Amino acid sequence: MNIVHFLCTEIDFMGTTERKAREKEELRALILKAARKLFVEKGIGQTTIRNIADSIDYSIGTVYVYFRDKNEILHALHTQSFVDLRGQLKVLINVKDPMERLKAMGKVYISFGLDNPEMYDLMFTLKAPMEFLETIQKDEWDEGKASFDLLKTTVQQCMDNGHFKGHKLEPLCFLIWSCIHGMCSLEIGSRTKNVNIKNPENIVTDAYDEFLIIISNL
Amino acid sequence: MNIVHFLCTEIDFMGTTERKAREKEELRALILKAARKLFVEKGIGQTTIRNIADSIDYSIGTVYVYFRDKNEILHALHTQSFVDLRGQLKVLINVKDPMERLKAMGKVYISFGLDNPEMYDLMFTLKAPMEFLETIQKDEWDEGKASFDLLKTTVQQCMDNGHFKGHKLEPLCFLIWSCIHGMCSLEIGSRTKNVNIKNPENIVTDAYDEFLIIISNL
DNA sequence: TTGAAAAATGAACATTGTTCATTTTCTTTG
DNA sequence: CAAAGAAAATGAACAATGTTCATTTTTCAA
Repeated sequence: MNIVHFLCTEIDFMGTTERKAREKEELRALILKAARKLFVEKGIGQTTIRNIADSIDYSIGTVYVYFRDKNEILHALHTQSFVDLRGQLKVLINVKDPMERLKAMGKVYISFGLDNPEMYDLMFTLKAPMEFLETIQKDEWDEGKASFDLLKTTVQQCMDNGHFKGHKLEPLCFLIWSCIHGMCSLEIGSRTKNVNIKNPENIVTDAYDEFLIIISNL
Repeated sequence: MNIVHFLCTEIDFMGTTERKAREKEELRALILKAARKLFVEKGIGQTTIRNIADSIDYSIGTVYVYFRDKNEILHALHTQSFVDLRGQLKVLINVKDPMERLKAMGKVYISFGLDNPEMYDLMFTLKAPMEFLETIQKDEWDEGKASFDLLKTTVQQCMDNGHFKGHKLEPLCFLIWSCIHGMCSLEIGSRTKNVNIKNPENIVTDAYDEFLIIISNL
């Protein structure tokens, strides 16, 4: 093999390598998209690898070429969802007043949760995708922490404006997050269980109004 | 069969029937106890019917004589756990001041959740035991509602004492419950995922302190 | 065109929930 | 006490699902 051959080979090789890598990434994304669709449609627990493979006309084995196991699929969608949530929250940097921004963040968060209950469960209540985590990345939670940091920054700015006197930043943020998450969690739970405490439609809305009154006066 | 025979038979029949019923109840309770033990030890998802049967030296089939399916076991433990929670909360009627009682209820609730994370998940985050509910009782959530009523009564008494002015009872109660539940849920979630936001040990305690400050001033 | 590397495949296995025909144990009765 | 009938217990067998891996198909540089 002379130098010309080497160069040509190298160029071709790089070209196809790139394309192959792109195609792999595309199929991976296709699998994730199909999985997400089925998860939303029929629930995570009721969706099988065979379902996912069938829905994109690939074989079971192919799914396992691109994902080590079902948990890795859940894991990837978990990360995606956090990126999505953070994306929706980041838009609110346009709201200058931090207290108004905080209120808006809560509303966006709740809408996100109640509009995508299956994904919300995947993010917060499902245990599976995180067990045996020692294997790979620990950084999928970095996205969650980034969202939490968005909250912290906003609350800090509220404090700078004289709000939340006598409160500590980190615990207060955890409390606020717990409030909002708790509402989503209980509402999603009672929806899937068809057991609503009362006012099925508006209980979260009404409770969030109470929340707004309370933090406005802090 | 004459009248004496009938009476004797009837008496014997009732005697053994009672004993049989008691034995059935005992075995049912034994299965539940074994299931709960295994659930706590190795997690609900990792516990199989075979595990449960083995642990009490009965066969798989026997478990299915006493429980229609795994969901019915989860369902029974779900109800038991709510009875347990309500029992712990009911003790607090001794606390006369409703605001103090409310604070104590939160503490008891959090301890209950963090001390029995697996059972807490079963009560609030697990979907399985409640799906296809149309089959049997809808009343297992009555226990949950009873606990919620305990909260409502206490908050109402706080209102009678001049607290929570400008707030509506039901939404406020839902908000309070969401706060406490949210803390438990997030804490349990981050524990099982070995991913803690910060101050792993005390974040809930610190956040609950913030909660106390806030509601004390309402 | 060809041969090797990459990708895709699906048969096969392991686990688990579940069923049910059979076996075992218990109870009543003659 | 013996036998029949009822109740309880059993575990082999089935179905569904996650997973593996030897084989087949496709791709692509030479």
